[in-house]
Amino acid sequence: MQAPLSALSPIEQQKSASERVGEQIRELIASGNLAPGEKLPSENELSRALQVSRPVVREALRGLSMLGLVESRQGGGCYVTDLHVDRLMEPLSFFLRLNEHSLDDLFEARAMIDCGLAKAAAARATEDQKARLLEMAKIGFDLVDDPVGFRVMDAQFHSLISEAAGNAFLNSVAQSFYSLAMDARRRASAMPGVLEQSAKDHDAIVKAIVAGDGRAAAAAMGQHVDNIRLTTLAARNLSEDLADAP
Amino acid sequence: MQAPLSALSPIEQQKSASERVGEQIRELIASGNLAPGEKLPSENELSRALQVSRPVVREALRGLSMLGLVESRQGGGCYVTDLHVDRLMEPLSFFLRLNEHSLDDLFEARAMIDCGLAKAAAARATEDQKARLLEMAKIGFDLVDDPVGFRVMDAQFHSLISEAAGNAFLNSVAQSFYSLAMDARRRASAMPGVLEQSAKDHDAIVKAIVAGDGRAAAAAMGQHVDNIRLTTLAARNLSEDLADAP
DNA sequence: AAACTAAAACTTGTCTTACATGTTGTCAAG
DNA sequence: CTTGACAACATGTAAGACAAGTTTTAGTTT
Repeated sequence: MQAPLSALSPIEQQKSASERVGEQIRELIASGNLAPGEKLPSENELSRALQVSRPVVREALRGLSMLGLVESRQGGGCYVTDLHVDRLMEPLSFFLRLNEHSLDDLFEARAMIDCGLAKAAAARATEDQKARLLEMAKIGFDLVDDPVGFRVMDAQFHSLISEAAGNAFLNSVAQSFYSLAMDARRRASAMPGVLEQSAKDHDAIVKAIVAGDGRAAAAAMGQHVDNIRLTTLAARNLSEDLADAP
Repeated sequence: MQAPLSALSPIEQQKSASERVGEQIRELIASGNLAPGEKLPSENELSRALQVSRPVVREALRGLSMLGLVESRQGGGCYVTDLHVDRLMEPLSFFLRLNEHSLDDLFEARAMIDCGLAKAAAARATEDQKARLLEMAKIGFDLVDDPVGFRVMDAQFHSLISEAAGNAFLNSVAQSFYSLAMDARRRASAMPGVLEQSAKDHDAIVKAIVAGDGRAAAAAMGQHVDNIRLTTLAARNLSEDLADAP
């Protein structure tokens, strides 16, 4: 009779030296012994102190650097980053890009997230942010004949609302979704009337946020996302028809 | 008069070679050109192909390894991991304990996403999914004295609701947030009365979903997330107090 | 012929050395 | 006090060497 292999656990594989070094430094940061902005000892000092070679220390630091925990400047030393959530959030964006999803799902998700963001922004936006939003909404009407310029403004507009909502997690998700939808969006912004509608939508959203009316802001954002969805899908079908019968 | 330094943007600092290499490989993984479980070329081949030295390749691979994207086995080569959520979120969850603010943000985000998921699940859940949800809600009451078993069931419960909602994007986001909160959650599930409350919450959520009542499902889920938030923060503060005055 | 074994080839892990490139601090000249 | 050059230092990159582990191959044995 064969023993049940599922019951066996793999041999405790000892981690490599660079991983152990990385964990030690990470622990120093997590425990607060290394504060944000603080300078780490030089690679030579670390290698002497930990009794490993410099490449080992370098690999560990490079790993922490990719995690967004430290930043190395050539000739200037290695520093702990500000440890803001946004900086550490990159794995989430990567994961969202990983699996392919349908456009319908994307718009449903955006509707949910962006409505929540608008609602939160209405409650928390600072006076400065409100002023910038008003400015952007006004500029939008001047850019209806400039698709490229409008898209740049549009990205800043949504980014500013995310920022005003003050939630790093939702902000990260919203940015990822926005950039995912951008590809499909590019074709739609060339269609007549689309940018005019978006400018009006932006105006309504900003008015609600400035007024501090969360429900109205969420409703206006929901309408906006739905308008975008319709025109984006229409543009996609149009280009597909062109591809089928050129 | 001093010039406004805020108007200046830092010089475009070119990234180091190892970072560029790491990004290239990461793109290969994100785009699917390197599938999960697939073996990467050897370090020597990579260094020749990319025309950089082997240490550069090694540092890049070590960084990706810390991000959970690849795994190196001495003598055996370097392989793309399974890219499961938990693996990719692990480096993030480790730093959630840094500041309480991020935990608050995380729960706010979860409330938003999970409420939307519950609402969608109420509208779209199949009969089979409803039956499994009812089963889980019932089992939950039997597991109130088994924290480990309850957590396993809880993960399946939330995963099933995400699945029933039928939106791949929101599913990804919800899973990420769930695994992020797991670390902090573990301590809370040992507190008396917590699991009983969760079992009751689950029951209410399931009843609403089975009844097809989206509003009630969202409300019940909102209440559930809020309960979790309170107990998690309480458990966190408790362990902090113990650390301060042992 | 099939299966086991041992050697060879290959791959990652670590160390050492060297030099290039950039930053920081010192110090003297203006 | 500011400016500029210089020296000391830190990180970035390259190359070579050996250790330790795995995979493949070839050979031998049954």
